[in-house]
Amino acid sequence: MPPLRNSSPTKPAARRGYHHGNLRQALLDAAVSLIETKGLDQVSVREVAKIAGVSPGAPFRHFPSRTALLTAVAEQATDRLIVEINKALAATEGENSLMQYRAIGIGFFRWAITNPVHFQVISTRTAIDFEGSSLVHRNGEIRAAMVRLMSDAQTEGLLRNTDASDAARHAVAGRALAYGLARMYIDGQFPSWGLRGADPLEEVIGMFDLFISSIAV
Amino acid sequence: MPPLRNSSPTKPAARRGYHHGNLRQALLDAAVSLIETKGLDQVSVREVAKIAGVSPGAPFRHFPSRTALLTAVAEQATDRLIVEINKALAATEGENSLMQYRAIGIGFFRWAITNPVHFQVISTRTAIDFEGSSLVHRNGEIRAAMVRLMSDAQTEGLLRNTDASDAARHAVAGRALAYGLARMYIDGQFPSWGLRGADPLEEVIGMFDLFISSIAV
DNA sequence: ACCTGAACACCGTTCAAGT
DNA sequence: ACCTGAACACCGTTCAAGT
Repeated sequence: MPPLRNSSPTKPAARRGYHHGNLRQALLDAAVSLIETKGLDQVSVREVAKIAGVSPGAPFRHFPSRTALLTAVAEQATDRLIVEINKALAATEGENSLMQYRAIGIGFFRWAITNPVHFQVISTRTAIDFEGSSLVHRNGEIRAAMVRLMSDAQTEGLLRNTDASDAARHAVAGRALAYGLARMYIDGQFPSWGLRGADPLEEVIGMFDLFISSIAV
Repeated sequence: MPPLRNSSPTKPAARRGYHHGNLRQALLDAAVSLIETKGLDQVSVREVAKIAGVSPGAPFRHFPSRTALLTAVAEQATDRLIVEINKALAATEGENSLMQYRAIGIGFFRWAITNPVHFQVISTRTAIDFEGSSLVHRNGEIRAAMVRLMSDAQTEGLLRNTDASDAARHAVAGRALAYGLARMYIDGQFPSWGLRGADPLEEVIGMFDLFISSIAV
């Protein structure tokens, strides 16, 4: 698997004009920390501006709307997700397609658990402009990789099922499982389901492996 | 499986005092239709009041806060979910534990697909007061039923795995899968994953059955 | 008992004016 | 080129006053 491409290389920070150096990034950081402390719904552009030390209207020089600001946070979140996925994929050099599919799941879990705020921003689609951003394309590449790897796994005879349509369904099921597990963990539901392990990452990987081994030959 | 208990039986509508009859319910209905048309984030108490034909302050006679109003919508959503689950469970009279676990999944899917707005309200936990409502208890009963049924399935020798801790993990995995599939369907992601079947309910049940049959003996 | 309508402290967003 | 600060049309919530 060649690594998934990430967004354009970091542009050089705009010099001067704003006394802190780079207002755009300062606003993104302020937004993330506000989401952490007060939750996504409570994020106001005005408070983000205040944290960054600028007037209420200043953010609109950099983002056309509150939605655009949150969408930019989601873009940043996707950057990090793709980094984690590529890291996990790189660790499966020479392994078979099913193990590479598994690696994408692992990367996703590692990202979600270490960046709960970013996970929340991406998964709350009503707060961002998903369709109108690069998210639809980059998310599509992750999906395409998952579908292709599962299809390859079928061709390579790694799956118990032999019906061609099952590969597509397994690819979706794995994604739904990963998403659901991450969401349940972030929402703090694990303890009530009897999952009290010290390491949630090990816990979700264990369950994902149950899925992988149950479809494998 | 005895049917899950639902909330208190419908109270008789308060007579008079408000010219439409029952403001509380009128507000809930207005909230649901607003969520449908403008999305959860765009719901304002003021506009809900306007739709119901009352002044901006009137809703606060019935709900202490915007969150409480949305939480009441979530309670109503849970009522419907439990109805669907009980319907599905009733149809599995005499079948084994694993089939009853499956029935809960079917009920959940039928509910989510026919009530996408209610699904969204319940699953967006930041918009409601989950912990401070009856939701935590009633949701807990659904969870307990799933855990017990999967554990019974293990005891009855219906599962391939024999490790006792696997039953708990299968119970969670099924829930995460069901949640993830419903969410992906509601978000309109099915077509891009190649799932273009006319009946989404059949589609998700098919994938849930893949899960059930992969853990069954 | 229930609703009105003014009031308060917030919002998102715009835009002329400043530097 | 970028930021300020006033302005506008909104919010959620409170509360005295009406019926």
